[in-house]
Amino acid sequence: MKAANKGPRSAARSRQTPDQVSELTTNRLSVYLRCLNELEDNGVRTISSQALAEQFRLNAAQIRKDLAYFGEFGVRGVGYYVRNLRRHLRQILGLDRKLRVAIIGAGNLGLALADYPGFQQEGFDIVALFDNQRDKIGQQSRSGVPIYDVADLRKLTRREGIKIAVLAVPAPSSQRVVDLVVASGIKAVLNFSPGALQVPDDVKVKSVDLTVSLESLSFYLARGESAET
Amino acid sequence: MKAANKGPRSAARSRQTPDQVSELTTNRLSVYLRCLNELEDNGVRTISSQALAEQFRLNAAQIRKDLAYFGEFGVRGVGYYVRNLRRHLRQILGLDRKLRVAIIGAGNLGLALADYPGFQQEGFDIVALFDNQRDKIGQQSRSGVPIYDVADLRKLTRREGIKIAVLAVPAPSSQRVVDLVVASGIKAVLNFSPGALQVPDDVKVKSVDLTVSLESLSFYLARGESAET
DNA sequence: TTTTGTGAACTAGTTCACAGCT
DNA sequence: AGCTGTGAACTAGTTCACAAAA
Repeated sequence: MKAANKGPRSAARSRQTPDQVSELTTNRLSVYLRCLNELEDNGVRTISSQALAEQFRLNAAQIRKDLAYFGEFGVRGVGYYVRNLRRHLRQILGLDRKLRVAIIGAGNLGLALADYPGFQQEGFDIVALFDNQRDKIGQQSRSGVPIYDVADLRKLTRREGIKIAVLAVPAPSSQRVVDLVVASGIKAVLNFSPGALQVPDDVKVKSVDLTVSLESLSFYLARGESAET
Repeated sequence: MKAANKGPRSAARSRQTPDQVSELTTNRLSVYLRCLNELEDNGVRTISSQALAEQFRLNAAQIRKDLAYFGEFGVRGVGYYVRNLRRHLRQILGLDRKLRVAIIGAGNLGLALADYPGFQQEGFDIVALFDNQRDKIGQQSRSGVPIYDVADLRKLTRREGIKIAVLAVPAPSSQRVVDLVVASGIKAVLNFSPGALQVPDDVKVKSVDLTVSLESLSFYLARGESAET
């Protein structure tokens, strides 16, 4: 490590992490972790940024730069030790503990997400669904996630230690519901409702806007047609 | 329009569109369209970029620049005519016709997406689900989208005029399935499976990676904890 | 006057290329 | 030799600020 680290908590292994990490970077860290999981499953012990880039169609310099942001994990002349780097990435991404997740909205989408196997995989625990429809409350998803009254969101957030909320509610209620989520003390929201949500600065929202995605594809198709001869 | 337009198809109203439009721009066009829909529903006839930006928390200069890419839709001293701009955006995004969509994978997620009301809204028609499980084929989703054998994908793509495929299949089969989709002549794919897909240059893939989204939120939570005192 | 459309300035993000470590 | 970590160069994206139009 070069002498660029004047932070109060510098250490031999992991430098002071920078104040602002771009979301593009964190997204890539998650991708790198997935690649390393696959490599470790295949018994690969060590990998260079070059090899990683080629195998997964990434950019070697970018991999190095992203990783170097958080510490010196590589060994010159060798590359990265897969198991070691994987462990570091899991720690950086906060995956070295179970994170409890609630899904708000027990409609088609909410129920599907509750049973989505990809969610359970990397340390996320879906512990509750919430809805406001009487007939749904008390039921459970196919895989057994219980459906609670959204009026009990705050209480259950505390009791269950819920840290992330996934919003799968109809567009008109989304702002009202996210206000409830914020009031419950949840600081991270994955939003599937269309449109922007207003939240305080210390709450992070990631939105998956299916309409925007589809319309963007439509644009591409429309362009293609007029561009081709 | 200033004399910057040497394209073969220039016209008074819509300039030659640029060769490469950033995906960030097309995503914003879709957002603008949604805002305009809301304004028109509320009976607003005309709006300035300034007012649009304030109302929907956007940037006025960016709105103007994004729109000016495609033509001169505004009137100086006035702003934009809501109905007119909406019409233009719909045309630019290729929404001035119905687009037929197939969903591949009739699992929880695929079935939920097939019945998702947001999809039907802006001119998208979900006409088919595909799966390879015998017991699912011949059934239909709650809202009546029929489930076909994925072996018939090519045939039905032609017969039904399917232009967009939504991939909701398990990760291990995603590359195999997208190969089928490409072979059927589909040029636009919305992918919900984790991991990158390889497709020819003339096929557009948009991916929604739920694991990456959640892990990125986890990173934010982990940072917050260590940053706070 | 108001507001667009747009060069210019600025900011963010990516890739290059190489010194320096193993 | 091989490969990382990183300044420097480059590219993309955003915001400013103002001339020109209505």
